Amino acid sequence: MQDIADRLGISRGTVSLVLSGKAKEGRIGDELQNRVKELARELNYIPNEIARSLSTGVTKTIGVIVPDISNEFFGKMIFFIQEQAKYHGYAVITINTNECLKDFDEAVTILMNKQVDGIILVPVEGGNEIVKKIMSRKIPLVLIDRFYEDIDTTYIVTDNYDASSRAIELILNEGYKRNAVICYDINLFALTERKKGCIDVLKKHGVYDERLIKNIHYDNQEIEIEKAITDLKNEPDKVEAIFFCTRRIFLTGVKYMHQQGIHIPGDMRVICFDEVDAFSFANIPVTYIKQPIQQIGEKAIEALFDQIRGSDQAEHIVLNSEIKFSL
Amino acid sequence: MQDIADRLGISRGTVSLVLSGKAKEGRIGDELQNRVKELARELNYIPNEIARSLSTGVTKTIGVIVPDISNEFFGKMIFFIQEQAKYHGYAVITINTNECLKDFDEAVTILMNKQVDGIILVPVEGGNEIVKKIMSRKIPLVLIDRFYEDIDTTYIVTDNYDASSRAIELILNEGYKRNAVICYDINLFALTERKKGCIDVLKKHGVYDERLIKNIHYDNQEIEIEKAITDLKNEPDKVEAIFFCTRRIFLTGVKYMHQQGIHIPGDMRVICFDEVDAFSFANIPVTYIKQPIQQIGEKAIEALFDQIRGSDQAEHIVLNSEIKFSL
DNA sequence: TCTTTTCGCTTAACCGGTTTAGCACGAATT
DNA sequence: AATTCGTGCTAAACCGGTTAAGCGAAAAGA
Repeated sequence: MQDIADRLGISRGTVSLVLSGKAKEGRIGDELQNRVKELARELNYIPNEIARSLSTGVTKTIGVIVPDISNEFFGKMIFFIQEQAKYHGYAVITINTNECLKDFDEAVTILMNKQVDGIILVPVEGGNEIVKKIMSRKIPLVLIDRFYEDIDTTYIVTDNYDASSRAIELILNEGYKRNAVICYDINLFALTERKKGCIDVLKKHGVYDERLIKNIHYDNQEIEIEKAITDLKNEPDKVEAIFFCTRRIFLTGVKYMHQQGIHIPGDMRVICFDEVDAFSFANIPVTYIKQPIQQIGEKAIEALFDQIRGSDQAEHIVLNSEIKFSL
Repeated sequence: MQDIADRLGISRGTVSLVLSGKAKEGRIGDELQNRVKELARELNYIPNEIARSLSTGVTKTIGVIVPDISNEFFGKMIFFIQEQAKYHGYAVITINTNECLKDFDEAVTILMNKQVDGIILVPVEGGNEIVKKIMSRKIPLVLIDRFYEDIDTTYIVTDNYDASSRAIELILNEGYKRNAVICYDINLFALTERKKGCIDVLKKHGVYDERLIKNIHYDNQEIEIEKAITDLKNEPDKVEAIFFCTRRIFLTGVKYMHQQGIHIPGDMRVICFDEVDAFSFANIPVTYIKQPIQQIGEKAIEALFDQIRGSDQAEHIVLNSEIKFSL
């Protein structure tokens, strides 16, 4: 900018006004405007957004924190968030937490240091205080997929209880009575609701058996999922269906079932929370819950921009899922 | 910082020296250091990285440009890149191109505006000039997955020709003679190599039939893939196997084959370039090519940091893939 | 005792933009 | 002729850090 100003014998401020499209308000003559623009093009001038950000206090960047971007579910969600953000002229910094509190804390710190204009995040178990820290800084914030019951934030979630109970209900109606549930033992509303949705329906139908509810430690999941399945297989009173509370548990579980020669649906019926891209090419009958990923992403951006524009009331958006069948 | 300085009756520079860990070089007394640090903690001081970036010329941020982050392959790649970047104290901005040149150009512009310290990108067809633009700015750059033959950049790729020819060779040895290939008509080295690898082997074995090579327009892929499969199904001389050049073509294709009642492997054997997470739960026999995604990501970061540290020689890294079978 | 070092901290320029107040000058108004 | 107004541009402060040069006082050396 200084270079352009010098060459044209004008001031830096004038160049700035022209190049930032404020020539009208700055009352810069048309002829000079053209000369500035042309020279900028000739010199391949690239504006320094860092300087602009420092000056304006706006970075045109939002941060997104997810457990695992390589997970299809979050990958898709981020895709939609990015597309929307791009449309609004915002860039996106994504960070993975691996469901780990320490990583979550670091991620938030990084984003605050980078002065992002807003944060969309999937909260991690026990991250309540960290989320409060963000709020105390008045940084626009939207939680997605999950939320903390004790903090009044804006969130976009799906009704996990409703989806799970409808799915189990469907399975019961198909005649499968002894149904198991495999879930992480993470104390997050979204997950506990999935479990609760199943359990309540099973109880209602009088077919609930506590022993068929398996809780998995996230950090040792592969082994524990396999053990859970072995246990279920060896149940004296035959288990007829398994409800997998997440996509990842499902994939690990079904892979193991194949290895063990457990036939689907002959030996066991399966239900998966979340859709897997590849359902379409597998010829396994899976009842699954399809969350409206695109909608979640778009609503999240919408709610975030509401806040960036100044709104300060928390929005609570609960979306519904579809129960689908893979074949 | 000014606030801390005022409260302690010292200068801003001193606070900066302490908080940026340069107290030793700045010869700041131990006692004062402690007071500064403590007050910073008390006040919940958060450093403004934007200001630091402007001052130092380093943003501790890298940009990553991929065709589609929701694609499992790129999703995983980005995951590994992010983990490595995080380890080195760098944040990552990702942008999708959707294989579109305009989006690619915009993505590069955004990243340059944001003054990223380096860029890792999956090039898009025809983006040669855009890549040259980056190089002319001396911004550290690594291409992954693909590269332009006419530009001497650092790149990390796998040997697509080798992988494809080995996979086809395997299929031929299993006795499948009339083999088709479905690929995008995109003129990118990585893709043309895959096609070439197949064709050369088929020719070598004297079973090449030009009509079995199907080229798909990216923008209209679903319909064209379905048409290609219908054509192959109606071939008078029965087609025995299909080589799908990308994961996405594979998923679309196999889904359609199911709909059409084409049985795998009874009616048709399938080969997929790239692994799909869900192979493990599908009981379809798929011969597939597994690229070393983690290695690509890690090598990319490594090569990028070599450049950030000052190296200016282009590294060309070609990795090998595994041929695997899903069952 | 006088000079040289070392120590502890400050001063102020700088990074590259944005933005407000204001100056100079000609045209319009009174 | 004096005043007001509009136009076109500049000057300079500001955003929040970093950092080289420098300064006074105390310690070490001659």
